[in-house]
Amino acid sequence: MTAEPDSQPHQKIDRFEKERLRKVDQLIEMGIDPWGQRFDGHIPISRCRELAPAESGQDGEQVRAAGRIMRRRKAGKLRFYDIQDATGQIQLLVSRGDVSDEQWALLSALDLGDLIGVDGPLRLTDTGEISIFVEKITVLCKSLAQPPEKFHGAKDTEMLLRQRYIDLIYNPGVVERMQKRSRIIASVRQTLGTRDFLEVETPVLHAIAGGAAARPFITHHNTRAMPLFLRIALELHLKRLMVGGIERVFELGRVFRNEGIDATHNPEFTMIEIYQAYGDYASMMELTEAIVCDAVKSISESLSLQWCGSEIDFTPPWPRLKYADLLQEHAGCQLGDEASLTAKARELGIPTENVHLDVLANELFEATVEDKLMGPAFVIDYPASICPLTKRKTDNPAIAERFELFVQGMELANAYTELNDPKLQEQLFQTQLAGLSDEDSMARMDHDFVRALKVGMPPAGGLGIGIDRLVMLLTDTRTIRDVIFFPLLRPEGQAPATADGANSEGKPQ
RNA sequence: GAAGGCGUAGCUCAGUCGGCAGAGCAACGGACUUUUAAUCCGUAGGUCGUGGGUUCGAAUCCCACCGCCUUCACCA
Repeated sequence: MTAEPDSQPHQKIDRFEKERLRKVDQLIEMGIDPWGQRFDGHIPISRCRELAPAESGQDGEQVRAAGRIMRRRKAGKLRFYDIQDATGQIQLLVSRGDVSDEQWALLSALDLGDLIGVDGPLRLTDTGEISIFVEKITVLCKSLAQPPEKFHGAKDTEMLLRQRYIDLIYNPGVVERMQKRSRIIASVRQTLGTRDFLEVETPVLHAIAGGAAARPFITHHNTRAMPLFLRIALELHLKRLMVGGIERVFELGRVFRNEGIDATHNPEFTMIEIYQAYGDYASMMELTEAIVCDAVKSISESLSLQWCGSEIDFTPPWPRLKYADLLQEHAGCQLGDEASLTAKARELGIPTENVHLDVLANELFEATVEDKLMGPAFVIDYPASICPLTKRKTDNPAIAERFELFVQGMELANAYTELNDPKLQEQLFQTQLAGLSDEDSMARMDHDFVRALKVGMPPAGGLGIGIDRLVMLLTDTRTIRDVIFFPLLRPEGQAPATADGANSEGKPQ
């Protein structure tokens, strides 16, 4: 092969990184560690602001703070820096007269994005800005990356998702949203804790991916030479624990569904499932109201919240709307009435050949009703045939004691009076409804689960809540990827991933 | 999986009919002791997502591919 001088893709030289590396060397020459060391005794910037004096001219407390340089301004032998930590921002004022020659020289090696620590008294500037009048600067970490534009910030969606740390640093509200997520989850745990529910952890790797209708991710255990599935639900293990005498139990964890990605779906998401022995779906409605209202109160004064321009009033009790009534109202069909169901389905272009009437009804329900449920509202009493894990109504075996909670057209929770009849469960696992593929069906035979039911599971209510969606609704967030730090993205760049998972992404050798 | 939109300097964005690649911020050099999107003078910075094609000439037109977004399908 002829060697062509330009055939090698030459490494792109980032002139900003080059410049900053020059400053790293400059710091090393000054005897300063560019990457910093333990830094004790600093206080949060929000606290600094509280400690500031009321008027300019007054001397405030001597403080030590640490943060990232967000902006800077020069005015001759005065330098202003705005630094940011997890609690806020504060201005630094460095005056040539207040610092040593070495410290003044150090300023020339500082850049936007660097992490520094400072010591000095709190004072107000002439314009009244709370400032730390710096006496000493400690370099805590040099940044080699050029930050986004100081006024417009970072806006490119792809960059914000791939480099969420940029989003976190430079876009106000991102950290706050995730802090609310944390408070919401803590609130859910507390609501359940005060009601004596036991939090447990069950396997993520399942031999049978049951408990919901979804395509699973498939993986493989090498030494056991067995296929495994990532869990699509928490249900069947938690019910086994109820058989074992744990009467109030819940698990909050990640589940995985190999489906499409959009504003309300990410392949891995966080779900909570809760089971209460000797309850039913009605008791789960009350529990749902308590969990959600407590969560709202954990982040808001009011039970009424704004969401994407709409107002959601969470004040309980929420309406209980019957599935059949809603279908009648919005689709003009009656459950089990072939004529009206197929007529409406044809009108909407939904295939009717070889489809169980209840499956058809449910497709009509999803097409005509769900978007209109602004809620919060419980849809109750589903057709039993599409609920293979649910107890039937005593007076009407065609109806299952199931509810789904809808808010803003989004399904937020799903709950049953749990089926505990092992023979009926076994039978339902074997029944595939016409029009549903194996993948689409919740009915997936799990002999071990049936064996557990034979030991005796108490009558119970069970409830599942989509945590990410709950956080979306409570934080005025339109897409699920903004309540998840690192949503799934395709790999970056042209180089395809190799079999051992290595890629061209400048990994350390 | 389908359709539509987007991809230009580190960032935010212009770029007209196909005719020399632009601005602001950031960077670099300089002035300035109360600034806060500081100001002023100067300098440098580009694989126009990638690869083809049409053309005398392509950021611009055509084709394919990659990535992100939106809507739809699947799903919670």
